[in-house]
Amino acid sequence: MKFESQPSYSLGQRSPASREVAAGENGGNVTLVSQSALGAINRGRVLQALYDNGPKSRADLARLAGVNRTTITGIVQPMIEDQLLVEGDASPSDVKGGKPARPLYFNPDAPMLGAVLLLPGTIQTCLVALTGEIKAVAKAEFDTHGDTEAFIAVMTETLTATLSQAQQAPFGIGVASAGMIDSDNGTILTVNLAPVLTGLPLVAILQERFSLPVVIDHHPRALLVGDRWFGPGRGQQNFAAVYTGEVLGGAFFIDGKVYRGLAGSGGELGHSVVQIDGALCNCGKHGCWETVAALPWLRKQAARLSFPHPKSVTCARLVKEADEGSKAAEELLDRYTRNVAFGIVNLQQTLSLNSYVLHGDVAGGGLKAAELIRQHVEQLVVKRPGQEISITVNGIGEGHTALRGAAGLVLSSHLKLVI
Amino acid sequence: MKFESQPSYSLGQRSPASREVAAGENGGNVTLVSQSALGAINRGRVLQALYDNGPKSRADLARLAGVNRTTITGIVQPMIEDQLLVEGDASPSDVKGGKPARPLYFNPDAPMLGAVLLLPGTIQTCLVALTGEIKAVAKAEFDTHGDTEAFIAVMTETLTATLSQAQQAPFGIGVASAGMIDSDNGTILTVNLAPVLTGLPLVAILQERFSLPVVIDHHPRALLVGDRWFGPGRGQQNFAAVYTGEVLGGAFFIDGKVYRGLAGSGGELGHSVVQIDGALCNCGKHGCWETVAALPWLRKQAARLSFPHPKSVTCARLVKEADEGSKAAEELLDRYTRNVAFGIVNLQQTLSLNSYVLHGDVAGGGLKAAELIRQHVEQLVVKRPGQEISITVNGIGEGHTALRGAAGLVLSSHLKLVI
DNA sequence: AGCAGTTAGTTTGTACCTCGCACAAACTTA
DNA sequence: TAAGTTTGTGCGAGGTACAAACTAACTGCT
Repeated sequence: MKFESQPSYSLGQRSPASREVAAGENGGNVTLVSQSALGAINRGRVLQALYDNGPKSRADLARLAGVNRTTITGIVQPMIEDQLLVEGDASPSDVKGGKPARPLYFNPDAPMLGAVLLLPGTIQTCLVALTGEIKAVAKAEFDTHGDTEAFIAVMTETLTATLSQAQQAPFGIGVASAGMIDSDNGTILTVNLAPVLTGLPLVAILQERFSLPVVIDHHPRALLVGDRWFGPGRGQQNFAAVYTGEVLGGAFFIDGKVYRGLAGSGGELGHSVVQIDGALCNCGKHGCWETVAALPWLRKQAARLSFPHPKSVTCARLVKEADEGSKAAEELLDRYTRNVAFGIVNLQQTLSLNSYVLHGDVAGGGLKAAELIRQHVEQLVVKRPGQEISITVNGIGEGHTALRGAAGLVLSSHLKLVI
Repeated sequence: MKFESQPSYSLGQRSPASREVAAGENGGNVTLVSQSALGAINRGRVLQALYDNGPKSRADLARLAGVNRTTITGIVQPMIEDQLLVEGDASPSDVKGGKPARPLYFNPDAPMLGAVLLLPGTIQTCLVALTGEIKAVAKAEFDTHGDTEAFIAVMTETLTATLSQAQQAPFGIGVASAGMIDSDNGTILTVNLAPVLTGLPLVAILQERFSLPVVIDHHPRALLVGDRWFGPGRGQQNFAAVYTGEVLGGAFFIDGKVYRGLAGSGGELGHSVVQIDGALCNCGKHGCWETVAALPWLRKQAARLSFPHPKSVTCARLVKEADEGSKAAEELLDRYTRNVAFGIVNLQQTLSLNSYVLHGDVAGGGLKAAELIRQHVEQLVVKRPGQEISITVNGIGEGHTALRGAAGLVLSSHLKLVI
């Protein structure tokens, strides 16, 4: 029997494969799972289960993961010996009888994670324990239009101040940055509001100075990971984090994995179009979501409606004034949340994730803003029977979620948390 | 040491986990990879590599997959004995010297796959070989507003006519259907243009009559799988299939997997909003993409512009007339393709898949339509440095891609392939 | 107090999978 | 004809998960 080298029934103009070399270790696009890798994978998944569910006994973990108890013992024992995990006191089991379970969780004294949050003009650094605790926070400011060397100096100094407070060498450093990030190459592509960062190969720089694994990703993705780790996204397999403020952005958790396009692209929701030939956007196009759902829009409307101090209007203030009886505030809030809802609707129609965690300005509006947005989304979306859409705000300080998320980025790359 | 049952640093209003029970075998959300599953996974991946790359020798497969040659032998040998794969003649190797390679590929005489394409008013059935060949095509029509029993009778009859021509019992039956599909439960939720199908538990019905595994999914997802299998999506890890016609829809191939939301949701792109408070859509909302990029829009515009026979205007006709020098056709084509581009732009901003395969009406417009859409997308998207966006049309008959895709759906569920 | 019943965690042996090594087979080149 | 190269196949080693059987610890009933 003789095969044609390229089967005749394969049509289509595009050359097969070859274009995208993928991030695989080899050039191929299919990778088999090796036996040895299996151990690392399952080790990672057990840790993931602990992240998702908090302290759990071996037996519970076995049930959660659907494997034999002995398997869990084999996985966790070395980790206990390595002092990564600790065994808690026998907890009063909820079931009657039987030997009480010994819950396992991360050792608070295990090495920590370095985290950096880089926003236009400010640097925040901290240490994050595997238990989620945040320590040794440091802050600094930098000149957004200044000198690269000056920035690197400030960054190094701030980070050193934080890292020096660690008892042991951290597992690594995670950086969350505003702007457009190439997470594959570890460089900042562009940050509109901070030109000094343009093209900065930050991962290489930090790796060299601190001799630790360094990862970088963009701000919304860090929020996503933070949500997933200790926020409303905990244990969820599918949800999105949406950031609103001066700009809009998002990130997705899909089928138990952080979605990351080529070079860490994806989630640039601010410039999806919701109004063909609409208002001019900063990006030069028209009708971007950002032109109707970001703070600049809100403030322009506030000015038009003669609000006092329109430049300091926020969702939080609108909610407060509406609660105090201001009809104008209530109406503007309704329009604002409706405009925000459109972006979520388009996301829902596309990916149907069903669960959205809000950050940034609208999160300041708390439950009321979330509920308004939810109502608008429900009205605007084509629902399936029985489908429920959840909109939550992560009320905890922005910085903390993003910093935890930055730390979480390290973990997922360091520990092969997911296949 | 004593752990708090719910760590204090876990905030957020949403109850952790519990809500979504996920499709996992167990209730848990994390599943470890078991030893035995590993075999199945790797077997599937080897087959995947054959799908992606066509006939390959064991040594090539080993290189592609990054594993030892002996491993491939171990995986492949039982499949050859089962007559699923066959060894081809020693091919003239492209390298000099050495033992000539024996390429492996699917046995054309292996059991085939049953495929059904269900569109409003018509049923198409066929057999698909593992090599992609289509045989025993049968067609029938049914009354879209008729009786359920009558439909089932027609369906059974047509499918029987096709399946009876198979030499051996097929591996299973794959159904691609228009409308909203619950692929988890195997039911058709709604098909606007064919009310007779509403709520039909088609998988259960066919499974009972034919005693074969049956899977169902919606039309765009079948197109996606068809593209991936033998079309422009072959070997790609990330791309989208977009269907335009009376309605708009899409499906995504993300990180080497078909994206499928809860119960097979996702990809309902037609009702994403591109024009806030725009024209009224069939769905009752305003400004859906479908109101500006589907055939009804095109025909209304054609009528407004006094085109002859406006109700039979298609993209193909516009391209033809534009090529023949009609300025009016050229302008309408430009507006049409621009409107189509907006949906792709939003997809690109969201997921950044970079590669789009068009089906349906715009595919009829061929390379010219694809190029116009590509130009509009390029203009409307916020590009990253070095990013390239590919827009292709799958010129092959719609039916064939969808039918192959339907067959592919069976494979991915039956053989744990990750098509 | 004692025993049955139940659950947690461990020990031991088994089955399975991939890998590296060695080797035969088959072809090219000089 | 000999050397070199590549393909494909046994075989043992190493690692992983699983099942069965065991010990530990606690509850509840008699």
